[in-house]
Amino acid sequence: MASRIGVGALSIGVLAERTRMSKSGLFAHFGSKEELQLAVLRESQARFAEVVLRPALRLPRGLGRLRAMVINWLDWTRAVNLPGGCVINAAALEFDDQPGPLRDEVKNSLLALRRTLAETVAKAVETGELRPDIDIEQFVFELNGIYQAAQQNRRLFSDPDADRRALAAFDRLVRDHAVIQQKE
Amino acid sequence: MASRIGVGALSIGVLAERTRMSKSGLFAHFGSKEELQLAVLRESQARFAEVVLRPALRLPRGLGRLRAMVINWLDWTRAVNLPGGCVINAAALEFDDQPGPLRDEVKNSLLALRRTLAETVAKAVETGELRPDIDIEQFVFELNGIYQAAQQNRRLFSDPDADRRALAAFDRLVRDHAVIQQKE
DNA sequence: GACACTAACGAACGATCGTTCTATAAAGTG
DNA sequence: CACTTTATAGAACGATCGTTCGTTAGTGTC
Repeated sequence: MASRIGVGALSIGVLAERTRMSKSGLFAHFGSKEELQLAVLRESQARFAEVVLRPALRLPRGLGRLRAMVINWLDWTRAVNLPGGCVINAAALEFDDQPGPLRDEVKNSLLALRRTLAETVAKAVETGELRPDIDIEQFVFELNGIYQAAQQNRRLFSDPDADRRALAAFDRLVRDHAVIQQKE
Repeated sequence: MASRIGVGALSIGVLAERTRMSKSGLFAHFGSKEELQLAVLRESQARFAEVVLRPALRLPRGLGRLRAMVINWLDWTRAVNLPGGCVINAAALEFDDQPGPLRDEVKNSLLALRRTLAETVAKAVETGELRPDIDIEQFVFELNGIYQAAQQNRRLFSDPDADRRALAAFDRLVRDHAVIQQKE
C-alpha cells in the first residue's frame, strides 16, 4: 500500500480492512499513525539492504561490485514486489520540506545508502580501477541521478529502455573516471 | 500549498480557509477536487514555461541556450516562490502508478519538457557544438537525472553545493558529446 | 489455580473529508 | 427596468479520518 499510494496517504482504516483486522486492534501495535509510517520506512530499508546491498557486498571489491550494486538497485522493487516503486524514494520527495521524524528517517536511510555507495566507489579506487583523484561525492551524486532518471522513465513513461539507458550512463560515468589504459 | 504538501494532499477546506472563502464558494469554481488538482498542475506548467523555457529560448540556439535552460531549471522554484519544490515533479512520483487524469496531465507536462530539451540539444548539434551522432534521448535522460539528483541534494540534504555538482555533471555530459577540437 | 500480560475487538469520539443544495447579492444584458 | 448569469455564502450530507475506551479471550507465570 505504501508503495502504491505513498507513506503519507496510508490509512489505518483501509489497512485494517486489508489485513482483516479491526482498526483498533491494528492500531494498538503502533500507538500512532506516525509510528506505523516509521515502521513501514524501516521495514523498507531493511529489505533494501537485504536485496540490493548484501548480495553485492559478497562480490570482490572493485568496479564489479559497484556495477552489481547499481544493477540490483535499478529494479530492486520488482524483486521485492513493491509495485509502486521504492517507498523511501517516494517519501523523500513527499517529506523533504516537512520537518519531523518521518523526514529524519528518510534522510538517514538515504544517507546510509550514500555512505555505502561512497565506500564501494572508494574501494574501486583502491583496486586501481578508478583514478585516485576523483571526487567521490560527485560520483555518488551522479549515480543517484542515474537511478532517479531510470525510475521516472520506467514508471511514468513505461520506457522499456530505462535500464539500458541507466547502464549506458553508468558506463560513461565509469569510463570518465577510470584509470587510463596505456597502449604498449 | 501544493508545493509543500503535494497535489494529492490538497484539501478544499484548508484551501478555503487560506483564501478566506467558504468551502462551497471555492468549490464552485472547480466542480470537483480532481479538477482543482488539474488546475494546479496546469498553472504550474504555465509558470515553468514562463520562467524556465521562455528566457532561454530568446538566446541564440546552441550550447549557450541549453546551458541557460538547465540553469533556469535547476532552481526555478525559487524564482517563482514554490517553497516545497516543483509541484509537477513531486506529482510525478505520487501518481506514476495511479492511472487517471492526474497522471496523464503530469505525464504530458514532462513529455513536453523532454521534447523542448531534445529540440534544444538537436540545435546544439546543428550549430556544430555537439557531435551529430549523439543519442539525443539518452542525452535528455541524463539531463533529467542531473536535475533530480540536484533537487534531492538541495531539498532533502540541504546541500549548498547542489547546483555546483549539477553543473559539473552537466559539463561532463557536454564534454563527452562535444565535437573534438583539433589542434592546429 | 490465582494472577498478570498480551492481542484483539466493537463502539464511539470529534474532526475533517468532498460534495450537494438552497439562498443571496452583484454584475451583465436586453 | 426586467432578466439572466455569476460569484459567494451557509448549512447539511454521509463517509472516513486518527484516536480512545472498556472488554474479552488467550497465554504465560508464580
